[in-house]
Amino acid sequence: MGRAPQALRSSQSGPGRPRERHVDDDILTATRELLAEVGFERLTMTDVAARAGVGRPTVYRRYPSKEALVAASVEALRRDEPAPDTGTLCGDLRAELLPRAPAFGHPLVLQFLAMLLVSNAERSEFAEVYWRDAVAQRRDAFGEILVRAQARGELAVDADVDLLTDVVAGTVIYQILRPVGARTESLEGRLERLIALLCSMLGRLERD
Amino acid sequence: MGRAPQALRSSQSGPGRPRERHVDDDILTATRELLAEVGFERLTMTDVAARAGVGRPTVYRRYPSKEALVAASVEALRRDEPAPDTGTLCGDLRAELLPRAPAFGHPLVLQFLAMLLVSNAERSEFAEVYWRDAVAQRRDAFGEILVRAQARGELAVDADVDLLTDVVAGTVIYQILRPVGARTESLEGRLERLIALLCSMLGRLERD
DNA sequence: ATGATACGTGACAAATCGTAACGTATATGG
DNA sequence: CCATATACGTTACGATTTGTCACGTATCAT
Repeated sequence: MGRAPQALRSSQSGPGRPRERHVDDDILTATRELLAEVGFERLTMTDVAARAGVGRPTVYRRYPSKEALVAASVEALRRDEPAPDTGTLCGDLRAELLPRAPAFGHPLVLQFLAMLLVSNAERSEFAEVYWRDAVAQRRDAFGEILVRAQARGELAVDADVDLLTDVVAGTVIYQILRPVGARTESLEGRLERLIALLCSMLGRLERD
Repeated sequence: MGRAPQALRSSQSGPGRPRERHVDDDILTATRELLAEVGFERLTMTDVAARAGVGRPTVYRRYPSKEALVAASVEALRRDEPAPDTGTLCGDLRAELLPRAPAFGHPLVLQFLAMLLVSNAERSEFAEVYWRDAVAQRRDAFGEILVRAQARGELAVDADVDLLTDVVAGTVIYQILRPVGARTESLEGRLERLIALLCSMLGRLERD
């Protein structure tokens, strides 16, 4: 019986030489940079190691595969601060979306969504996890905004919040997926106009 | 100066042995089958050639790369019949979407969208072409439905059809992208409920 | 000091892509 | 019929990348 392979032991302090602390961040940063530059396909472990200034086996000691490395590099920068309650549906949507608009346009986001879609199409075990941790979480943020609006009376009490959430989430993600060359205006500008439209549409649902 | 490389000459009849006619379809069919089964990553030219019953160079004589082969295999099955004018916005949306719902759930559609997203993220030259030929065309179908509805008076004359089209297209594509395991109901059923919701929301816009 | 582990270097097998060299088969044109 | 040109299959090849391994050295706990 060999020893446990590829154990992640960054934080435990057993016997032996401890891992260089800066190396973990160097590897993840190099991965993110290269991912944004050349994409998942053309990202090679050799390049990651070279840019991080480490040897290739050092990368493999931390992550068993290229997929795991990239997944970890993307997950490490995901932070989800809950959107503030601005008091109105329209304000909540704007507060949720507009500050994130620049991030939505970042190459890394597109790369992540592409990986997610590939995993999804391949029915990989990662697909649902990625979806739940990234996309579904944002979708639920919209859902909470709609529930608050419903509690305020901005939305009809019999409105189907689940379906409406799909409308909002779908509209937003569609803007992110759209190729840059196929956009007629800036992502921020279009998102702002779409928010206004959605507010208007959602508000009208209460007149029943 | 060598001869022109990789010329596609399926239909021209020059001197020399003509290409086996069945081979073209065999290769594209094998590609589609394998693409749906294992995805783009794990699809290999060797497997394609084996399943098509031809040698590997025969595949390369027709398509210069794996990407070109897969692109051709997917493009070959795209046909866009215009949706009929049913006389109502809701009917048009149903007629446009429900017959295609089973196709939307097919693995090949997911694979194609995943490839499109990867190309997009890598800023590949194919991204905009794929988007225009596949996604944008469907989006425009929604746009035409909305324009017809506007002409009928079902939609406010000052409604922003371009933005509304994004709402409809985004809502639909979001359902397609959602992982199977993250779905709470069948794709057809949810699409049907979303269509009803969208009809209701869009119709209310005229009360201005 | 000893043992365990991390690190870098270098080498390695396996898979895959795309190309090339052959021999054979099948068309056109004389 | 014969020459030419091309398609096809088989086999082999180089290049790239992935992931592993062996080795020597460095660094920690005990």
